[in-house]
Amino acid sequence: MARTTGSHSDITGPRVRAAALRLFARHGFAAVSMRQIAMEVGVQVGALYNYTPDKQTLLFELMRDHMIELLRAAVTFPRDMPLADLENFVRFHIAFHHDRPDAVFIAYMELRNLEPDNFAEIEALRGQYEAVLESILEAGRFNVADRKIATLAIIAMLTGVSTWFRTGGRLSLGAVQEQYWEMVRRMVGPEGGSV
Amino acid sequence: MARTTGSHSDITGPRVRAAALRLFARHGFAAVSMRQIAMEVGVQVGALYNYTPDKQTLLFELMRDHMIELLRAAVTFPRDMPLADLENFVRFHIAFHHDRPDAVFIAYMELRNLEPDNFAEIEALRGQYEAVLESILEAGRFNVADRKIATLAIIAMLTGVSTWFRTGGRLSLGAVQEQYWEMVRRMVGPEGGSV
DNA sequence: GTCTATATTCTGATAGAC
DNA sequence: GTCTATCAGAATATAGAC
Repeated sequence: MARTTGSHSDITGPRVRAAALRLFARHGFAAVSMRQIAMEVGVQVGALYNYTPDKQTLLFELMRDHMIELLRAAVTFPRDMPLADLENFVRFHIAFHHDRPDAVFIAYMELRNLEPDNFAEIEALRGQYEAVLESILEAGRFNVADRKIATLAIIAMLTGVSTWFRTGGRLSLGAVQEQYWEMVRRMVGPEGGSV
Repeated sequence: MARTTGSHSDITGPRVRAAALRLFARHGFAAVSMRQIAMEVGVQVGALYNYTPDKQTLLFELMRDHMIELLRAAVTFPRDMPLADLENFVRFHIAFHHDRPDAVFIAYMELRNLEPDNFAEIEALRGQYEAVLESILEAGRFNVADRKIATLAIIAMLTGVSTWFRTGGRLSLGAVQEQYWEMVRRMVGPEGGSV
């Protein structure tokens, strides 16, 4: 979209972040140039540097904002009914990630492209998110041999939904949530037993 | 490592692939230059083109070879005892992926950077691998609401091991295999039941 | 705040000597 | 088969006009 010279700081900033999010998710951070982002926004490349000091910071802030939003949404569980909390966590994780496919993709794929300090900060936020699930597993009488492993296994399983789920496919998101909750429930449920 | 002029085709080819595998896994396909690969191998950049027509083909062949090797190793299960086959699959997937961390990383992260025809070929191979697990789930009397979803959930869960497992850590690989098998067994086991 | 123009470095790939 | 040299273009980031 062509643009004329003028003052648009109030809307250009969000548009830069949105364009970067979209392009980084599609093609990868390293494969996307500042020129491509500028073209998507409809400005010249120099204008981008009013909104980010450099490309690396742009990536980092997208990832950080996503992780903070995820974390803020995740810590609202009541923590008094572990089974209900676990179910809520499962449904929440699937829904939240479904609503933000680009941010999820970047948060999992572009860790390699973060400079060490930025990487450490994102990893710390990820650890906090894992701790939410871990504390739910700790609070309940779940049949879990190793809480840390169960945490990582469940999160990996749930996050995997975003690699194949498409709205309008064979299953609704609700049906997917239902089935994953059933699988998680059985995985950590008290019945265990022999086969 | 500096090299002198001469004929080394018998060893340079594998060294090019090994260097590309390593660098692509560390930094991402788009972030790695042919010059970096050449430096890692110890040749000048022009020499690389004796072994690949271009960078894209180098990536594609690494991914294709990995998927073919994975598939060949996976179809050896007997298919007559579903529960044993499922356990073997779980242990196999974890061990195989643990032995090839760079190839696994690339196979899951660099799909975006494949040209359409190459992407289709890799996706087909991935589908065949998923079909191996799906047929095991089909052969047994497993308590699975949707076989396709269970297949994808299990593979995502197992593949996630490679994001955190490190030899010499708190748990041995055997212990990890054991715990994942226990989780998968409960997830698809016949006991199901209420909570 | 955005533009145009530019500095500097790097990119994938090729040509031809040895 | 590897080297050196090179092409043509693209990369990030900056400077200064408006």
